[in-house]
Amino acid sequence: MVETVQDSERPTSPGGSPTFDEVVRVPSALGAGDGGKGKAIRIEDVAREAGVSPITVSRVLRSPDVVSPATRTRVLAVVQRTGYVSNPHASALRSGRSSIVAAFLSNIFSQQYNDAATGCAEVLEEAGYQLMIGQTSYSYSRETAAIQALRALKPAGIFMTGVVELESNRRAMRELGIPIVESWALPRDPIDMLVGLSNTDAGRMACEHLVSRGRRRLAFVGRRGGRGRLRLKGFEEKARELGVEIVFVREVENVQSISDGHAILREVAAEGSKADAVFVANDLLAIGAVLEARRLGLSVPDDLAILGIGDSDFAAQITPSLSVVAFDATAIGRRAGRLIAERLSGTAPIHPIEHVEMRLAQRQST
Amino acid sequence: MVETVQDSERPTSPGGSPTFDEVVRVPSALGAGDGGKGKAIRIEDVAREAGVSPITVSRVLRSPDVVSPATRTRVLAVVQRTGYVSNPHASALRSGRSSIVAAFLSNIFSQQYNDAATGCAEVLEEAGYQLMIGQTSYSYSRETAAIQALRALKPAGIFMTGVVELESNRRAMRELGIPIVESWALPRDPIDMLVGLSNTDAGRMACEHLVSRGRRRLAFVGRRGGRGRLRLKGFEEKARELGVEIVFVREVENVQSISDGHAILREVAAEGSKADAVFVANDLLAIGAVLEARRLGLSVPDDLAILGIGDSDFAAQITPSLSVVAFDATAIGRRAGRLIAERLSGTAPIHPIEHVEMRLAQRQST
DNA sequence: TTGTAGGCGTTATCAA
DNA sequence: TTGATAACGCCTACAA
Repeated sequence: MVETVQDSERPTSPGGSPTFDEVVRVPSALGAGDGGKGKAIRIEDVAREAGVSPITVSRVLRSPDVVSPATRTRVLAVVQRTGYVSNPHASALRSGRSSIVAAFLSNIFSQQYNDAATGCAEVLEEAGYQLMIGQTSYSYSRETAAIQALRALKPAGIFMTGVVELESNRRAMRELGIPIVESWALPRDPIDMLVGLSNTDAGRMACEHLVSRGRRRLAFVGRRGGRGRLRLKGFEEKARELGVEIVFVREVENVQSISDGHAILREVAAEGSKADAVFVANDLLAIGAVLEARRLGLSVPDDLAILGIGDSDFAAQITPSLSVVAFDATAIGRRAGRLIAERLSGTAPIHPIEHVEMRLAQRQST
Repeated sequence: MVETVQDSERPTSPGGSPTFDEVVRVPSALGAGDGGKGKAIRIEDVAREAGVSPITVSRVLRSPDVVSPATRTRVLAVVQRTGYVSNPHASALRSGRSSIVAAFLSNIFSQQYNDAATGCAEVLEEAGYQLMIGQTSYSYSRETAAIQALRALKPAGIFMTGVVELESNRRAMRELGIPIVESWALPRDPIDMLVGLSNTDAGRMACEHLVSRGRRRLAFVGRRGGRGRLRLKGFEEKARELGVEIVFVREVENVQSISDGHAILREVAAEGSKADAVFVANDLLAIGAVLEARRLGLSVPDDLAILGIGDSDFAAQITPSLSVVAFDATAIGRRAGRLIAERLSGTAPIHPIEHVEMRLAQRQST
């Protein structure tokens, strides 16, 4: 079944010039009236109004229990009324701690890392921290540069959608003395905390599943290096154990979109009617592969079984629906955020190494 | 055609305990050796080593042309060697400007706003700024609280995937005196800069397209208030102009996932064989609607034409592929980032109000 | 329980 | 072109 997509281009609006939106304008609410002040209120202003010293205001906000209830109430009232918010830069400069948590995404274009960042931001925001997004692009030099910047920024914590491989960077990060969560892999010796995923097991599960579905001539597609390499390793190990053959391996450099999966699938298909199943160890590529298979008129899973990894709404929704080694990316972010928040609030987490469960979600494609 | 999705649960690994990943450990590179220092280098250290005063180092980094070439070279060499990075907190405290750009997403769960944030981060990172993500949840109080925080944070700029409706917040933001980009709507009077999209026109285009496909009994589904309301307005206007009937309107509160579209489509379908076309003015809902239609055995577009908005890989890839009023979310973020960076670098943008083109991408669903 | 003194690291301002 | 001085707003350390 060949699917054609046709885009008809039409002008935005009849005359070519857009219609302005009549956006609703809501007049100021009663209490929000102080928005007009150009200058931010300082702790000193609050102190004066409350008839206490600045440090007392500071204490009311950081360690309320150390202040007498009467004073506290009075100060809080002024804080409320003026809408005072402490200057995070001054606070960070003096205390050496900021309320910013830095997140480093291996690939900022990937849906799953964005999901994880989203989950992390959500949890941290509740705890009064803000998430700042950076990108490492799977590159050592970028990573090193980022860590330089961190030394000065002194974030409250760090969340990485990956693990740090460069020893000097590991050491540098550890010496920041802040909570750090690595994720998406399961090393024995994380820098600090870990929300980990066994990529080796993911590969093993994938192989086991395909073999259990009666496949014997397997193919593998994944990213070169890092987690892709680990998934391949598990896949190969299991294949050896089970005595099945891996007839095709393709490692790719970079993946930006679903359509990158099209060419890859054609390679797998061209490499012969040799392979009867392929494990595509990347979420976007796998969906692209399924869609391309249909275009080529391949029957999935009869001609070729396709198994993906990660899980998205779409994997389950396309036709044929995609079987995956599934885990919940948003949950990884949330758990990381929770670990960081707990560590910062003094509640030392009991399990500094958390293990992310995977499951084999079998659908139509295998 | 009814599609069943079946998940088989399997243990992560044979013995229940996961296999640790043998993550590659890369020994420290030659030049990256300074990672070990626990304390960050200060500007004073660099100054001493270079035999100049701290302020000269500062100038070398902020306004190099004002320093003599000889001095500059000497200082830069020391900066390079020590890996000095200025302390952003101290810098922000003294100068009242930070290198952080704040992004406020209307809905942190939405793919398209994440895309926009991603595009914005990418551009800004090149210009030396970092993006910090916040969420306003379409809520006035959240928005007001966020703006309070901004007064103290003094970010370099602000990007919003939406427009601010509350007058007091508009005023407060304007008085921050920093570049602000609103987006996703096309008001006549943005706070500062705008990468705007005419939602009214989107509604008009949608209606026009459906009518041009021979439809006469239209339905509308969208978010209540804000942009949803504007899209409905355009849709209704055009329908009146063309003399076609809108037989069903459904405004929803919140959308978190594709599956929210399932129930909605059933409503539209139940509301009778009355509607022969529906404009679903939300990206996730529209995809959910198409998938659900297929499950219900509805023929799309014969029984019901479905038109969405926004554009994602998936809209084009599902079956039947989804026609949309299309625009590029990532590009909106990039353009916003560029505007902010230009304004900050003194290159005043020529067009402070940029208009985002939409086009009608006709595919199989209409 | 509250307050005083001083400095975090940088850059604006003014002077040379 | 370079430097001396002071201040950004807060919080640590110590004192009362």
